[in-house]
Amino acid sequence: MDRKHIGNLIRIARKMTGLSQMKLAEEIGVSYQQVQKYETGVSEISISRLSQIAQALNMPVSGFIFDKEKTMVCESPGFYGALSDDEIELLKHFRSLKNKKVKEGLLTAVKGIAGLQGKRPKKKTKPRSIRQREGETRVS
Amino acid sequence: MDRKHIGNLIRIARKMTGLSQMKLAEEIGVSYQQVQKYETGVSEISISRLSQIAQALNMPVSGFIFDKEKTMVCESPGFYGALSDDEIELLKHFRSLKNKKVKEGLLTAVKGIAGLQGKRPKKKTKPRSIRQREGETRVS
DNA sequence: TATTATTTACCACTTTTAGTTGTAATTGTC
DNA sequence: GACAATTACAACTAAAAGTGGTAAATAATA
Repeated sequence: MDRKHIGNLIRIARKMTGLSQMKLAEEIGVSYQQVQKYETGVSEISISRLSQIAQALNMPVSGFIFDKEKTMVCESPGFYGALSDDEIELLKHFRSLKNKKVKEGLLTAVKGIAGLQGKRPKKKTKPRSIRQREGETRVS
Repeated sequence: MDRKHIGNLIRIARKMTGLSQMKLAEEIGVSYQQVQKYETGVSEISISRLSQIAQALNMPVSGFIFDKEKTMVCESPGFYGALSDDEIELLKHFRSLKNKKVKEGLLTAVKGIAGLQGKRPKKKTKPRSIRQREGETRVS
């Protein structure tokens, strides 16, 4: 994810909409020379700036972002950005609990249940601290 | 698209994966104080940095980006922004559950517990399906 | 409970870089 | 050719990234 590439995308998008560096610049509130640096990859672009640019060019921010192997954007259970319905429900009801002790207890209960899996019932193993989630689509 | 919000997302994601500020910091090659600034919204985060962070946390970059009003999946804006440590923990362990049936059962259990409160123990009432929570900030 | 170690928060300071201005080179159009 | 845009690339300034030190919480252990 390098600056040069993003800069290129910006430049292309800008030309597509028929804006000059100058026009875009004053829309996002910087000098046009600065826009130049964005496009050529000299300056690093912050998220908020990119957001402004995307808005000025009528494009989604995600249009400039690319995860490696962009296939997993929709799936990804191991990513909180998209909470599943189950998880939302869980959270919702957990939140409704007014008694702090109950919440606390419930949490440890869930922890306990979660800690159960992967443990072989036969052999007595040392408690594994935190398990790495397995069977998950790795992002990197 | 403000820094504070993105910072929150990062913090939550970090805790979900069980990393300390320090660990994350050395993974992306900055001081942990700097990570702090990212999370609290003091420092602006560049795209490349966000990319590094996302990678370190095994998440797609797009998980931290949100186009306006297209606030991914979950309806309520600022939903994750306000996840407490407890809730993060809860979610984390709930996610670790591989068995679908178990998750399902656990969810109904939590629902049941949540449904308990507000019920008068004295009178034997007909099972009220789902109770409406009172005086609570609605989630959905 | 006291104690120690870990994690996190806040402080003043340094260094990097975003962002500016100025000027020159390009690319039109008349 | 001249004139007006758009773009490029310098040198400089202002601002924010990034660092280190220290204190305050927050586990973890005896």
